[in-house]
Parts: sequence; C-alpha cells; structure tokens
Amino acid sequence: MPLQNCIECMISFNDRNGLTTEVSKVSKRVRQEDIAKELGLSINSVSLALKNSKRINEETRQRVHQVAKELNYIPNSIARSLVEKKSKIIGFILPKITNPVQIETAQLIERKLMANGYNMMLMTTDSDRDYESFALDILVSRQVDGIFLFPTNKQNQDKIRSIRNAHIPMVLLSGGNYEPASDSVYMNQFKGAYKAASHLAQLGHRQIAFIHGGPANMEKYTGYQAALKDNGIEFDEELVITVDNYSYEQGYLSAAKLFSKGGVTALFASSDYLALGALRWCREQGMRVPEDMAIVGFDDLEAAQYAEIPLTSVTYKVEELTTLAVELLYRLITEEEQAKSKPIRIEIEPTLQIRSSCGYKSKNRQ
Amino acid sequence: MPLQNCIECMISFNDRNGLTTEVSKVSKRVRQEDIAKELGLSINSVSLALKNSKRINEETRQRVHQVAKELNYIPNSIARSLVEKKSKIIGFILPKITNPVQIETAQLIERKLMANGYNMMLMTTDSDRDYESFALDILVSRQVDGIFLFPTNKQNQDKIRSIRNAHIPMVLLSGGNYEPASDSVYMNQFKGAYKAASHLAQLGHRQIAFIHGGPANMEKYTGYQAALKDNGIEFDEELVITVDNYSYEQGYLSAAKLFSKGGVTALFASSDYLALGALRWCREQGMRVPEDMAIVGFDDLEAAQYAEIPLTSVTYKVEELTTLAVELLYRLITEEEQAKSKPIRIEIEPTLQIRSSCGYKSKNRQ
DNA sequence: TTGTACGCGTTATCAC
DNA sequence: GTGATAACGCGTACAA
Repeated sequence: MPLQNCIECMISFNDRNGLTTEVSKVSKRVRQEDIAKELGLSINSVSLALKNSKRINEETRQRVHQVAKELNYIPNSIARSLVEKKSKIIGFILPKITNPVQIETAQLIERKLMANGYNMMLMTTDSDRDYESFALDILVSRQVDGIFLFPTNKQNQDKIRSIRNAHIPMVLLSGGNYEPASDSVYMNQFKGAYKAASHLAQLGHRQIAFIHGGPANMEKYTGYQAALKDNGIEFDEELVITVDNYSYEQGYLSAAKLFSKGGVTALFASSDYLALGALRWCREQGMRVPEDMAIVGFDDLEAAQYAEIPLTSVTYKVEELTTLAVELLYRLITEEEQAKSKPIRIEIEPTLQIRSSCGYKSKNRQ
Repeated sequence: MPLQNCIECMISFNDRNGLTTEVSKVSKRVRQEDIAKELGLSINSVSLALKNSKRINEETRQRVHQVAKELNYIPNSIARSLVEKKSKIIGFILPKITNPVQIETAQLIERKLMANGYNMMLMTTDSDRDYESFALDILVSRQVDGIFLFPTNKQNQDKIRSIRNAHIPMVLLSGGNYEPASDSVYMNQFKGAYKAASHLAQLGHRQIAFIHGGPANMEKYTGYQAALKDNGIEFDEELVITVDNYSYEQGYLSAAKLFSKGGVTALFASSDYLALGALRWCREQGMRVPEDMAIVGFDDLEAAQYAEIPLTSVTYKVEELTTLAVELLYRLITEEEQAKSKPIRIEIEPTLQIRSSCGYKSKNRQ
C-alpha cells in the first residue's frame, strides 16, 4: 500500500472500493430517537434519562431504561465521540506483536485502560520508519485520546515532537541515553545491555559475541560497546550479528556463524529466543554451556527460566512499568501535566537475573 | 468494573469522570472548513477536491491539496464514520494475549486488514463469559465493520447469534463438533486432540494424562476422551488436570501432581508451554523422555521444536487460516455472502508433527 | 421536569 | 465546476 502521502491515501480511500454505493441491508440499529418515539418523548429526555440525570422524572427514567432494554438499544460511540471530542480509544503501536514482553505490556495496559472505559487500537510497524509514521497518522486521524508507542530507535522524532506539540497525549515505551522526543516511561536498555556484557567481561571473557535485531536494538548495542570499553576489551565488529527477528532459528543460525571459527567464549543476545536458539546449537555441537560457552539473554521470559540450562537474562518489572505508563498517560489526558518544553522521562532500571548459563556461581543459582 | 448492565455502564460513563467540564487546551485540529476559508472556497469543494473527484477543477484541486499539506490537515475519521456508517475498524476478541498462536493470528490478520484501510481494535476476555459479552457490546457500540472472535467454548451463543442476525459481519476463529452460532473459520481442536491422544495410545500407552485450560479447551478434552474410547482405554478423571493459564510453571506443577504417584507413562498437554514445563519436571526428577514419559503438546511453537527433547505437537497452518478468515469476513462485509440461516463453516484440519518426545521413530525424526 | 435548537466534521444531494 | 443545505446520532444550552 502507498505509504507515501498516507494522508492522501486516507482521504481518497473511498474511491478505491465500491462499497459506498451498495445497498446496505443492515437492519437499522435502534437510536435514541426510536425509543423516544416509542414513548412519545423528545430525544433529549431519552438522552438525559439514559445517563441517569437527576433532572429527569424517576418514573420516565425507568420507562426509558425499560424500553431501551426491550429494543436492545446500544449507544453509538461514534456519534458520541464526535460531539464530546473524545473517542475513548487509546492507540498502541509496537514493532512486532511476536515480542512477548511488548505484547505482555500491551495486555496489561489494555486491562488497566478498560477499567476506565477506554479501548485499545493496536498497530504494528515491523520496525519500519514509514509504517510507524503511518500508524501515528492513522491514530491521530481516528482522534484517539492517547498513544502508547514503542518507538524504533530514533525514527520519526520530528513527527513525535509535533504530535506532542499538538497536545495529543503520548507516552513512549522505549528510549535510551538521549533526549526523548516525548514523555516516556521505559526500561533503560542501554543499562541492561551494559550490565549483561560487563558481567560476562568480569567473569573473564574477552571475546564476547553479540546478536541484535537491528535499529530497534541500538541502545543495547551501545550498552554492549560501552561495557567492553570500560572493561578494557577492544570492540570487534566480527563478533556482532544482526538478525531480522527474534526467533530461536535466528539464534541458532547466528551461533553457527559466530562460534564455528572458534575463539568466542561468551554470547550476549538481545533476546532470550536468540539466546535459546544459540543454546540449542551448542548442545548439538557438543559444546557445554556455560563451560565452553557462556550465554546471557534479554527479557527473562519464562522459557529462559525453564530452559535446559536455565538462562541468565536481563529483567525488569513489566507490571511496574505499565502502571507508571498508564498513570502518566492519564495525567497527560487530564492535563494535570501540561506539555512542558522538557518531556517527562521515567526510567526503570533493569537487573541481571543470574542463572546457570553464564557460569557464575551465585548463591541463588538454579 | 460493573459488567452487569454494561450498556448502562457505557451510557452513564460520563458521570463518573470529571473531564467533561475541563477546558480543553488542545490546539484546534484543522478541519476542511479551515482550508476552505483559507482559499475562499466552500467546504464542499474542499471535500471533493481532497478525494480527487473529477467534478472539480484540476487547478483548485491542486490548490486544496497544497493548503491541506501546509496546514497539516488530517481528516477526522470519526466524522467520516458517522456519515458513511462505516468505521473501518475491525474488532478482535481473544481470551488471552499471551497465547502465541492466537496473537500470531491477530498479527497476520492485522496486516491483511491494514492493506485495505482497516484498523484493529483488540480486546481480551480472559475466557470469562461476561467479559466476552461486554467486549462484543463495546465493539457493536463502536460500530465496527466486522468482528473476529476466539470464542470460549459455547459461551454467549445467543448473543453471537443476535449479532449475526443484526447483519454485523463476524467470523469465529474457534469451534468444534457442534453447530457454530455464526460463520466460522477454525482449526478443529477436537481432531487435533484426538490425533495426539490416539498416537500415544497406539504407541502402547494406557495411562495417558491430560492437562487442559478449562472451558476454552473443551473440544480438546472431548477429543482426548474420544481417542481413549476408540482405543479401548477407560477414561480416568484422576489423570486430568485443569490449569488457569498456559505457562511452563503450570505444566511443571501439574507434572509433579500427575507423575509422582507413578503409573502414568504418557502426557498430552493442551499447550506446548504446559508440555515443556512438564518436560522440565521430568528432567529434574531423572525421568527420561520419551523412554519413561512420552509427551505431546499442542500448537507447535518454535519453543517445541527447539526444546531439549524436541516436542511432538499438534500443528496447523496459521497463515492459511487467517487468509480464509479475512476472505470470509470481506465477503460478509460486502454482502456477497448473505447471512444465511445456516452459518458458513470452514474447518482446517490439524496434523501431528512428530518429533522425539513421544518415542515414535519416524523417518524424519529430529 | 421536559422540549427546542444548535453544533460536532464530514459526506451527499441538489441546485446554480 | 461550485456552493448551499441537509443529513449522520448524540450532547447540551437554553426555553418553556
């Protein structure tokens, strides 16, 4: 689909399908007018009665509710949104729905929003700059009351800034060691990666490989590099592999490339799936983990904990993050919090969950 | 939140928050009227120009587009939806976002929808009857153009039927050996479970345990029972455990309960995660898989393939299913397909992907 | 307590 | 080709 000029594409969409002219056979939905006619009241009275206004007679109120139920009246949110200038929809944009942590974040946020009458519109970007931009336009067009965005690296910074300037509440769920373009609540991936790589370095490893998912993982990449530097290890580009999705398979294939040459003694993977795929390769090749190869993952999925060799992984409290994120968005929606020149920035610091796969004998070792 | 009388809850929502009276500091979005004023045209001409009507002068058309871009005009989908009686939103209801196969289904469907100008509203039910009913009401209220629903067992059959009667396009993504309440495209879970349990029975196992996730897994349950019966094995309730989510942990705990007594030689789990959790328990207890315990899972996740002992699992083509489901929904939307008295029913038959965990020496054994 | 009139932003039907 | 005018369904002043 044409991502260029996406607004134009949205504008002219109707020309492309022939649906408009078709006779709608949809049985008319019942409106307030219908129940007004039924009772010989005005639409207004019905409207007031339905929202239990005290300015309406208790008896008529009950009769209206009665008839509404009988006719199976369901309010038209679209019409309501138009007049109230609130859609009660929150947009949620994330790169890929297959990222378990991001989708868990979405789930928790959806639950919290639902409790306040909001619903969630979900869009994916595949980490693509144009898709991300397009998704933002769509959500603005749909008059969402707020947006959660897992931005991919520093894409669309200008657009994000302009949305913020338009006072559309938006909370970024990713960020790093740079000035964010909008208010944000996120786990510091830089620090997480730094901790992981440092840990491996301090266990004595000098050749630490790194697998990452491209632009979406830039912060992890820089964290990895910083850790090497601080531990006096020279960065070697040969030890880094970029993959295009976080799968066991990609981890498996990357391990084959990275480890066959020999020399490498440790791996830091930007996702647990990648780490577990690599783990599988090691097992097949008769490599012992952690003795021959130390492995650290990222996200601390349940799969990491239950792996053959329980996986050391970078972790953080998703529940805590989502709570903060929703709170911040509500503050922005109610404008308790004005859009200040400097975006609010709430950071969660990740920790390293140490298990067997890195070879460190912790007291809590599993 | 009050799930009873959900419509009333929706109706009276505004009373509960105090936002309505607050002064909106949102800088006014630009409307067609603004660009009309700017050019000394009528709103109508602007509207026509924006959608590239041939009934408008080419020069003015261009001027309108020009100004629209300058003012950063973004169309208001809410207003458009109101008059067109089409929201271009598709609702998607699923029990839990943490089910990888269901969420992959959602992802694939979202992509296909997006290519046609639709967006997706996502809701979760937690397999709860009232939540499911509530979600349906919300989506109807929001005037969605169609609904995908992973129904939980036979909940809300009447509501589903009434939505169908109201000619709101809806495709069910789950079903079984019973007359579905609406048009549906789904993988036959009964057959999948039947194949899995039969396979174990035919390998000689007589005590086959079963872990399932409650009402959402009824079809698998009956498939399991049917397989036992057809293989002359008496059903033993003691060998069945119900869990409330598909996690490694639940599988691990269930294995502890089921296997400690002894006697059981095989396990069929209604989800790969459960199976892998059980696998972990076996390893810790020194039980060999498949020699001491044969295990079969469901869904054929990547984790199953890459497990320590690659897991035999029930599988099907999600891509194929989503393609059929989207096609069917479009047919219903364009009313090529009238809502007939008898719902359309498209079934995908799952297959058993045999790997090492069940002990069967297939030629393709991994 | 209830009804009337108007507005929300857009599209569609007519005139001109 | 272009511009009034009337919808769409609901909320809210303001009258009655």
